[in-house]
Amino acid sequence: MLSQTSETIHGHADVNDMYCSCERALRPDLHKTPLVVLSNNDGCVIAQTKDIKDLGIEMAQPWFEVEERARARGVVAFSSNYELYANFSNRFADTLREFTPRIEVYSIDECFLDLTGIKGDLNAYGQLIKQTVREWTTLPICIGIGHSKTLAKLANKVAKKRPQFQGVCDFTSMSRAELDTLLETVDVRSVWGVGHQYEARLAKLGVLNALRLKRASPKRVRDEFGVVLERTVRELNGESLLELTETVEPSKQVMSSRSFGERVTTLSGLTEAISMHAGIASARLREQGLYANAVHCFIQNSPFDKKPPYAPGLTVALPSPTNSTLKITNAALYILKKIYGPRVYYQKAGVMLLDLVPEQGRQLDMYGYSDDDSKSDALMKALDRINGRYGRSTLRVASEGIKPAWTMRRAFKSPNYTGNPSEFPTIGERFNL
DNA sequence: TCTGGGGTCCTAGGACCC
DNA sequence: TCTGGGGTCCTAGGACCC
Repeated sequence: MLSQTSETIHGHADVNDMYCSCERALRPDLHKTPLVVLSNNDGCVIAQTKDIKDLGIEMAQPWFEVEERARARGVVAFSSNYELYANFSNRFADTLREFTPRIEVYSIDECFLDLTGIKGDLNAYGQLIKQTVREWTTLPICIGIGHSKTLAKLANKVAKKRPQFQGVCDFTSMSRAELDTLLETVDVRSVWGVGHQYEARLAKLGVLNALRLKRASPKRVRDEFGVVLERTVRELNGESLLELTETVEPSKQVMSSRSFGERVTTLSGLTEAISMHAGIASARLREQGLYANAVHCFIQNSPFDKKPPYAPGLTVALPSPTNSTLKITNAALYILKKIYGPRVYYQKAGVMLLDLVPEQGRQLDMYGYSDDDSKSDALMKALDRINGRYGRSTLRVASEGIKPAWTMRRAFKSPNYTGNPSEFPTIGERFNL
């Protein structure tokens, strides 16, 4: 008789208040201070420590609405510092790899782990992982374990919210009755794949908690909501339908866009911004070894400016696939001239690269791979090397300008301790001497 | 004054074909 | 004037995620 192979077991590890925890890692003096991290332009609150929630500050709330209240209560704000967070993210994932060879880096602060076949007490194993990450990286994490990714993620939310689990919640060790009793106390909105639109529609059908969704008829859910939510229902029932994806699929599109620190009305201002975005997007393309067949460029005014919405954009096909900053910038600026209208207070602009192909797959134009291309490749390699070493915009296209007025606000950025040597702290700063 | 920046997947509907 | 059925491909828009 064949022995039954063990059922799939998924783990999900997720850093608590990731951005705040990274800021705290380098500022031990702030370990007890309530923190918030702000979005680009210091616009919205995008991360906060737990104690902030008691002050009535919500995620995604505009900072200007709450700044005064927060400051009065001793809250410290940081502008987002993605270089720092990416660095800690890598350390986090590397630590997890010590415990299982198969992990999926799902986002900057989350990983799925394949725990299938791990012998012994999974709860204890989870605790060990959690403590090791804490010791090696200083980051606090929680771990959820379940028979599907959806269940593992849900278990993690439970572990985060309910102190009795001490940061690790294993659904697979619970009896069905125990699990169902617990799921009945979990909001349906906590389930991965249920956003606020679905939450509202589910509420009308009386589906308010995770247990009700688990018990919904897959067929009916498919008819009313589509195949995605049907899959969620089946995953809640322990079917593992979403596989661990260890390798990162190449991007299908690459975008760079940003709101301005202040409104821009002139073509020359937009030219600088679009040049910058074309440069960033092209560099990301080269990082992934991809080539673009089309460029999309857009500019828009603000939905908050009480003016009619104005958001022109246009896509052009490139004569042959390219990842050259120069060619992509030219295409983007060509579009910009076509779509620009005067007397508009532009708030945001961006460049999107589309129809991406890997190097092997790219079709050459009728002239094939020309001398021009190899010169361009060499130039781009040199540019990436210099910018990789000395910072993103050390070497750039002249149309980007020198120090434009519209650059985003990052008034509270922490120094780039892990990246740029010129921002390393001196011994005195580090220890408050 | 001040309101983020990326992505993915699915579906419906139109254009076009025979 | 009327006018079928089945297929593909593309795009826009809507939902979700972090």
